[in-house]
Amino acid sequence: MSKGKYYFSKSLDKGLKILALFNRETPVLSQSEIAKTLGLNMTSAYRYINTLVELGYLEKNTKTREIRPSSLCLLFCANLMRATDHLKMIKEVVDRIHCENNISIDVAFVVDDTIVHIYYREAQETLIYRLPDFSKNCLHNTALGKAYLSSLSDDLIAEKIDAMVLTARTEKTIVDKDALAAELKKAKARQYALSEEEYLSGLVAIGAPLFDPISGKGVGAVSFDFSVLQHSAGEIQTKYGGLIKETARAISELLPPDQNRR
Amino acid sequence: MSKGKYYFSKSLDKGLKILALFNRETPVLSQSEIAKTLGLNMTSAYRYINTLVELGYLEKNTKTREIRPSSLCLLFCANLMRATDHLKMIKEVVDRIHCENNISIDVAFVVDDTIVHIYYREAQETLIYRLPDFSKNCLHNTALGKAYLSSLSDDLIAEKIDAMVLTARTEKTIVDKDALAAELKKAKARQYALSEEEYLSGLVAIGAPLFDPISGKGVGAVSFDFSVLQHSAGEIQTKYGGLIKETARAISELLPPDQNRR
DNA sequence: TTGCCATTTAACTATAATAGTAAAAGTAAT
DNA sequence: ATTACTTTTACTATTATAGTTAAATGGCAA
Repeated sequence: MSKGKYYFSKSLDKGLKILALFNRETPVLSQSEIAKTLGLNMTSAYRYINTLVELGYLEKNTKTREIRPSSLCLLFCANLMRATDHLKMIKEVVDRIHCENNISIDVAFVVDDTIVHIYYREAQETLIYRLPDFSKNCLHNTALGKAYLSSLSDDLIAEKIDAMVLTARTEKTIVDKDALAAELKKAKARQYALSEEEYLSGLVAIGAPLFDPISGKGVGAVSFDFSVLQHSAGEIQTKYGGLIKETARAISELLPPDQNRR
Repeated sequence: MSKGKYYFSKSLDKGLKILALFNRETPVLSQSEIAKTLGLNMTSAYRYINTLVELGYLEKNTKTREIRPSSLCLLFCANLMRATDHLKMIKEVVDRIHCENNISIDVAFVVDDTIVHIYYREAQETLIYRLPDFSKNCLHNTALGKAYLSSLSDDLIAEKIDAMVLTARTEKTIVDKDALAAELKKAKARQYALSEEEYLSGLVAIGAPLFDPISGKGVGAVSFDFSVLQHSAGEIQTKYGGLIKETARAISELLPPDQNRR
């Protein structure tokens, strides 16, 4: 065994990779699709799928042989997600600020450059099925994304911008890398970021980064969202610049300490 | 290798069992706790935990060595849950009926005799009670549970009742097994079940079973919940007996076909 | 029906992965 | 510093898995 990887279970890795293949776009797969995608031979694919089926995480249609996650899998996920339940306290903070100021609030983490929306207050809460949603390629055109980026070191920002493809969601989206860098510099200085109709026409947002309480690393962001009809960007800054920073600080304190590793 | 289990990956099983240990009650565990709970020796525990940490599903606090699910894990779960996304369409049905009739609606699956609440929509002013996300031992005292049971074959009902412990949640809870059997027989005949303050004082509910669209097997239930102050059980039956059956039928059509196995 | 092709299962071993022992390295409390 | 405890590493015997091959199964066309 390659010596660095002595304490790593490849079988577990493969099994989880199979589960991870399922999502909204591909809720159903065949064994051969799975094997091909993951580069497994048919026997191995069969073994892992069979394991997941026997454990009840996947279901296999005996007729069509289609494979899909089962209801038990749903239970497993719901359960596991609740373990990550800083959310309850975050909710309280968000709800309070939402009620006091009547503003739409969005809280998100950033994982692998993907914005994972944890809680947004606007529609009423529901219980289980308020799933976190996620959006890719939105670090450059949302207040959340820019706020998060602004929390990183200058080197890391440069690196990220370099790797990014600045897709234009509206005609106001910043697509020039230098312009984005300048924008982030400003955001860093004033400790909050703005998005003026860069993600969606008519939507103006102000966002501030969330920091891990111990390591101080940026882990996500919180934003207030407004309609252009409500407020201009200037008004938002004077009126909510303080509050967004305050809110970000309050939420950051509630975050579970980051666990160095990875 | 014991010959029946030739196509079963023990490693995957163990890894998943580790993930499944985390929930709202125990969001954090130590390696030794995990090892003890699952009967693993420390090295194996270390190997699987390390694998999950390297893959990013778990995080380990390098100081305290506390282990907990990570944000990536959240993403993984959210993703996987969305593969089971009949829910979006179920929501639409539920929301429509909720709006048209202003009633509280609860949709749940039953997995391993556990009621898993999938979606819950509360009416404007009902008594406020918050259902746990999943509830065990509630098949006998809720409209959801009884509706589900009533969808099973008589033999299976008898078997389930036999195995159940009829815990009394209120003084109206049915604790006699014969009485429950009779109740379910009635529910089966009229195609919906009632719970009159058997789960919570002041709560009356009417529920109908959800059936797999292909196999016709019962998989869960939907219920309308009312306060005793709003309606008597009799009123509910005449007023909503038709609608609950209708609703159950509409939702059943949206369910993903069951996959024979298991 | 028959044969054909694609896909899934099963049998079978060499080889790579894991279990389990033992010992070392950390931690925390005293 | 000592003790008690937990976690990590080193080291093989054991065993689980990969991958080959072959058999079964299902779908489909002739």
